[in-house]
Amino acid sequence: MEKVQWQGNTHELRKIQERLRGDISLQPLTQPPRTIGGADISLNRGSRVVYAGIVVLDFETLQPIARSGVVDEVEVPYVPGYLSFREVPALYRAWQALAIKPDVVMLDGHGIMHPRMVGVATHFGLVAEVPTIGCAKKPLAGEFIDPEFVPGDITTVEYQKDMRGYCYRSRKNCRPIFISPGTGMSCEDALSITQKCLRGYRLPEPARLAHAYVNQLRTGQAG
DNA sequence: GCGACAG
DNA sequence: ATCTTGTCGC
Repeated sequence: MEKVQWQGNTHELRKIQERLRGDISLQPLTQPPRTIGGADISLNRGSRVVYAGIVVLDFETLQPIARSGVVDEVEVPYVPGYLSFREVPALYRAWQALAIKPDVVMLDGHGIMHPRMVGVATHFGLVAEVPTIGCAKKPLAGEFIDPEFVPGDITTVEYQKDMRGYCYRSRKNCRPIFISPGTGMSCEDALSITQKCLRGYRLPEPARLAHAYVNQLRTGQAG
């Protein structure tokens, strides 16, 4: 981690992304996951203090079995397309503090559904060496047709004729979510795993619980 | 040149 | 991301 570069102008960071792109694997998962982690961060507006956390759930019951959170400081501002350089450092520290490493991790943001295929889920997966899924609430790159307003309807997202993931109507009367693999699995894996993690909310449980956890860390509420 | 643009 | 009440739809 100490040897990894996180700061620089977008030209330098783009070079890093182009190099990381070569390390991505989209080979199907060989074993179904037994545990899945949800990772997210939370910040107070205008502050550089970041609360990063990872919640590990049993994939079968979707009940949390472990979690870790850290307080860190972001070094770079948010720039569309370079989100990982801002979030992964803190997330990786939370990963190191985790007693139980999950088989796969779901992150709030994109995986390969990114101009250079290196969204936050991809970057984290390559650094932590764990298969990841990118679950974003808004599109960043790629072309797609909006899915019908029917729960479960889905369309594919492609970037320059390249399949990068899906636009999925996870719940009725809700905007769709964008699913793509980060690394270590196929698009189909990312989709099926995400579908199994839905429990009546727009966001799948790993992402939902991770968001609640880091938000609780930030506001210091009980729970 | 113009618009778009994860968290 | 975060700041925020009521309100519309199922």
